[in-house]
Amino acid sequence: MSKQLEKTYNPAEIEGRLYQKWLDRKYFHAEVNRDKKPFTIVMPPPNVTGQLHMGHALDNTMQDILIRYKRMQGYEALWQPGTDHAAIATEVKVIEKLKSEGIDKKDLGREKFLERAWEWKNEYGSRIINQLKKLGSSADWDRERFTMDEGCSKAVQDVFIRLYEKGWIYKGSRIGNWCPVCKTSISDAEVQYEEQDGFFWHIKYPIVGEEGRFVEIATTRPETMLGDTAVAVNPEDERYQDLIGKTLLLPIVNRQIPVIADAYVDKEFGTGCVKITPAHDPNDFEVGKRHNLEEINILNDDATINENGGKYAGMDRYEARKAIVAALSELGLLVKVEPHKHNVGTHDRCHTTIEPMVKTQWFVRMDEMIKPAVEAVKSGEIKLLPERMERTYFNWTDNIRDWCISRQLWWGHRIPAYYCQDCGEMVVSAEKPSACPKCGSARMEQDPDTLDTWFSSALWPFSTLGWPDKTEEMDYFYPTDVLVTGYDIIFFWVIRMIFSGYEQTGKAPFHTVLFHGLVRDSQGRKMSKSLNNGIDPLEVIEKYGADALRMTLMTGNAPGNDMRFYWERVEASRNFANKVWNASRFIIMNMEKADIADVKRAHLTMADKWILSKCNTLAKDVTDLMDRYEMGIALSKIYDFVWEEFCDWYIEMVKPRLYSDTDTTKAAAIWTLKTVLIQALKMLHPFIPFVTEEIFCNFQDEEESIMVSSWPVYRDDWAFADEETSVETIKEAVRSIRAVRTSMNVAPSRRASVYVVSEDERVREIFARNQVFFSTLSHANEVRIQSDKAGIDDSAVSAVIPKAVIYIPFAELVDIDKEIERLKGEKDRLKKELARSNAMLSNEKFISKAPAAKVAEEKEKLANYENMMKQVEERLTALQK
RNA sequence: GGGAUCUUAGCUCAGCUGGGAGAGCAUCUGCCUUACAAGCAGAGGGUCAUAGGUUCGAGCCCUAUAGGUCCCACCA
Repeated sequence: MSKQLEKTYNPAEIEGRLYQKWLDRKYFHAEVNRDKKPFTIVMPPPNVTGQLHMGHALDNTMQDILIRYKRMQGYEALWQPGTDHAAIATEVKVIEKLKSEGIDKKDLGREKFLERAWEWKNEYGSRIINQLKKLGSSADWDRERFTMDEGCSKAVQDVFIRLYEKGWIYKGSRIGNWCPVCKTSISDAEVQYEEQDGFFWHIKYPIVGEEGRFVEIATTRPETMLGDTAVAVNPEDERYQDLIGKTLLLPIVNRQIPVIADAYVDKEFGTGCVKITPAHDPNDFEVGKRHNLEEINILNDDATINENGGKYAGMDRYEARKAIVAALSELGLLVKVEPHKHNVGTHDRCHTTIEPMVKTQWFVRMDEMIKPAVEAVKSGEIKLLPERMERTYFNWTDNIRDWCISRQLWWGHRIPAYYCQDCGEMVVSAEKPSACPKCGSARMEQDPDTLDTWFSSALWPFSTLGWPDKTEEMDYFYPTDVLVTGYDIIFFWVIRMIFSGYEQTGKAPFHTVLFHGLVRDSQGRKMSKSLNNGIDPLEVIEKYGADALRMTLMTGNAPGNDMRFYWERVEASRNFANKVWNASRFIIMNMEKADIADVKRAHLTMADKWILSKCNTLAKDVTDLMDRYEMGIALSKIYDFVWEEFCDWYIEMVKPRLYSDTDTTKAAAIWTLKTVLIQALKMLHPFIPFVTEEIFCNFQDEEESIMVSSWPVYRDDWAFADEETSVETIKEAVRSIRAVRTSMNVAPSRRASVYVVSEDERVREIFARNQVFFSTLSHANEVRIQSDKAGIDDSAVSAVIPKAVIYIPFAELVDIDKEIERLKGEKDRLKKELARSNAMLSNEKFISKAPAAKVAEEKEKLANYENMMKQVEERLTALQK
C-alpha cells in the first residue's frame, strides 16, 4: 500500500497535479447545505489589470488558510472569488494600448471604446485568477464574479436608485480634485501628496485710489491669480485693519477685487495676506462661499488656460505661470521669489498634479449612512484586528465628508440618470424613459459619467451572492464571516462595505476584519514598479514551491504588521516542507514492519503516550490560536512540535524498537508514528496544502484527500500528563549527557556507561522503563539505575538534573582541570538562582499577595537548587582531591 | 498640525490578559549515526531605545525624551 517516495520533496511536479485533483473533485465548491454551518469569506477582488504580487499572495494565503481550516472543521466553507473592473486603472491601460495603435479614445467613440475595454478584460482578466490558483487558493471558482457582470451591475443600479430616492445621492457643484490627464474628477482618497520643490512668489497688488500703496501676497501658483476675486486678511491682524473693505486692482487682469477679513487666514504664515481664488482652491472656495465671491474658472479640462485667462488662453498651466511671473516682474510687481518645499496633490494612478476645479458631480451624503458603521465597531459587532485599526477607522468616520461618486470615464457603471434634451428635466431610473415626464419629449440622454469603482466594490459581499434578489445563497452565506485585507484600503473599501452592508441589507457584511501588513523588500522598502524591487510570487513558487511561499508569508508575522521578504526565509520554509517529507518517508518505509490494525491503548509505551499527549495539547492550542486569527503563532507551534518533538526526539526514541526483531511494542510505535504524523499533517494542511496532501495520499487510499479530512480535536483519552513529565525528565538527562560529552570532546562513536542515581523511586522507574532508547540517545553501552552512589568512582563525571544525577565513569577521557572549571561555573549559576529564589521567598508581600501556586512553585524550585548545589559541591571536592 | 506604530541576539522578527528572555538565518565546534547535509548534536551572543513611575514583581502597564516607519489633514 505504501509507495517509494523521492529522497527530496519536489514541489514542481506535484502541485499542478494535486490542484487539478481538487478542482476535478469540486472540493472548492460550496453549496447551500442546511445540515452544515456556513463559513464565508469574500475575496477582495483583484483588478483585472493586475498581476499577482506579494500583497495578493499574503492576502490570499491568509484567506485560504482560514477557509481550509473551517472546511476541515466541517463548515460549508465558501470562498467567494471575483475580479474588479478597476475603472481608472483599466481605462488608462486601454487608452495606452489604443495609443500604441495610433488611435485616440475620443475619435473611437464611447461604444467602440467599451468594446475594446471588454476585449482587454476578457484577455487579461483571468490572468491573475490563474496566478492565484498557482498559490493553492481553494476559492469556489464556479462562483467567480466580476464587478461589471450582469448581477453586480444590477446591484449597483439598484443601490444608486434607492439612495437617490432616499435623498442621499445628490448632484452638486463642488470644488474637487481634477486630473487633467485622465480628465476625470477623483475622490480625496485617490489623491496622493508628494513633497516637491517649488517657489513662493511674493506679488504686490496695488490699492485702488492710493497711488503707490500695495498689498503684498505670496503664492505658489501665480497663474491662479487670473481667477482671483478677493484678497483676505485675518480679522484680528493689526497690520491690516485699515485695508479691510478697500479695493485692489488685480494686476494684468485689471479687475477690481475687495480686501476681505476671514479667520481662515493665518497671521503668521507668509505675508498674512492671501489671494482668494474660489474656483481653484478648496479653502478659497469655502471663503468665497462665506463672502459671496464670484467663482471664475480659468482652466480647461486639460489644465490649459481658458477664455477667462485673456491673452494667456490656450497656454498650459505651467507655461502660463512662467509668462505671468515674467509679466509681473516687468510691471515691477514681483517682490521676491523664495524656494519653497510643499506638498502637491497628485493622482495616485498617473501621478499628475491634480488641479482643484469646480465641477458638477454626484455625491453620496455620508452623515446618516455612516452612523450604523460607527456604532457597529464601537459595540464590537464588527471586530477589527488588530484592534488598533479601530482608531484609524474612527479617525476617518469622525471626519467623514460626502463621497464624490461620479467619474468622467467610460469604463464602469454608467450613472442611471437621464436628461431631457428639450427641457432639461432629469430622471433617475433603471431604464431609459421613453419620454420626458415633464415635457413629453422623447429626446432623453443618459448622464455620460460612470461611478467610482469603489461604489461597486462596496456592495461586493452581497452583490456576489445574488443580492438584490432574494437568493438561497444570500440567505445562507450572508453575512459573511471574515474579511481579510491590507490596512491600506480601510478607507477606500472596508468602511464603505460596512455602511453599505447596513444600509442595503440591514446587516453587517462580516463580523471580523483581519488586516495584514505590507510585504516589503529586504531593505524595508515598499515593493514598487518604479524601484523595480518587487519579487514575483510566481518566481518563488517556481523555485521553492507554493508551500514554501505560503509558509514564508505566515511565519513570525503578527496581524497588521509589515514584513520584509527574504529569500533565506523561503529556503527555511522549503527546508521545513522537506523535513516533513522525509519524516513521512521514514514512517512509510517502516509501515510494513508490523501490522498496526490491532494496536490497543494498552500497548502504548511511555514515549508513545508522551508524543500523543503533546500532539493532543497542540491540537487544542492550535485550534484556539486559529480561532483568534493568530495564524503565525499557530504555525510556529506546529513547526516546533513537528521538527523538535516529533522528528528530533520521538523518531529517535522509536528507532531501537523498529530495528529490533524482538520488540513487542514495535506495532505500537508504528501506530503512534503514523497517528501523530497524520494529526500534524492535518494541522499543517491549511498552511502548506500541497506537501501535506501528497504525503497523506501515500498513507491512505488514493481516493482520500486531506482537504476533506477532519480537523484534529482535543481528546481526553489522549491526555497523558504523567507520561509527559516523565519523558521530559529523560530528555533532560539525555541533553545533559550530550552536553557533557560535547564539552569533553567525546566522539559519538565512543560508548560509555551511564549511571542514573535518584532517591526517588518513581524517577528510577521512568528510566528503567525507557532504558533502550535512553541508552541509544545518550550513547551508552550500559545503563545502571540506582538509588545511591554505590560503586561509582569519585572521579565520574556528573550531570545534575531535577530529581536525579547522571554519572558517567570515563575519567580516563576527562581533562580534570577543565571539568573543575565547568563545575565552578555551575556553582556560580546556582548561587545566583538560590539568591533570587531566597529573596523572593523571604519577601513577605510576595508570600501574601502572589497566588499560592506561584509560591509553591518557587519553594519547589528552591529545594531543587539546594539539592543541585549540594551535588555540585560534592563533585567538586571529589575531583579536587 | 492630528493620530497610529515600532525600538528585544550580528540580521529579520515572535513574545497573547504583567511571574523562568525566544525562533529562523548568520557565527563557532564536532558529526556523511541505515528519513532528511535542505540534516544531526552542542556552544557563544541580549542593561528588551533612554529616564522616571505604578507593582511583591515590568520586555509587557503609566509619563516624559530620542530616533524610525506609516496614516490623516494640508498652510496660501
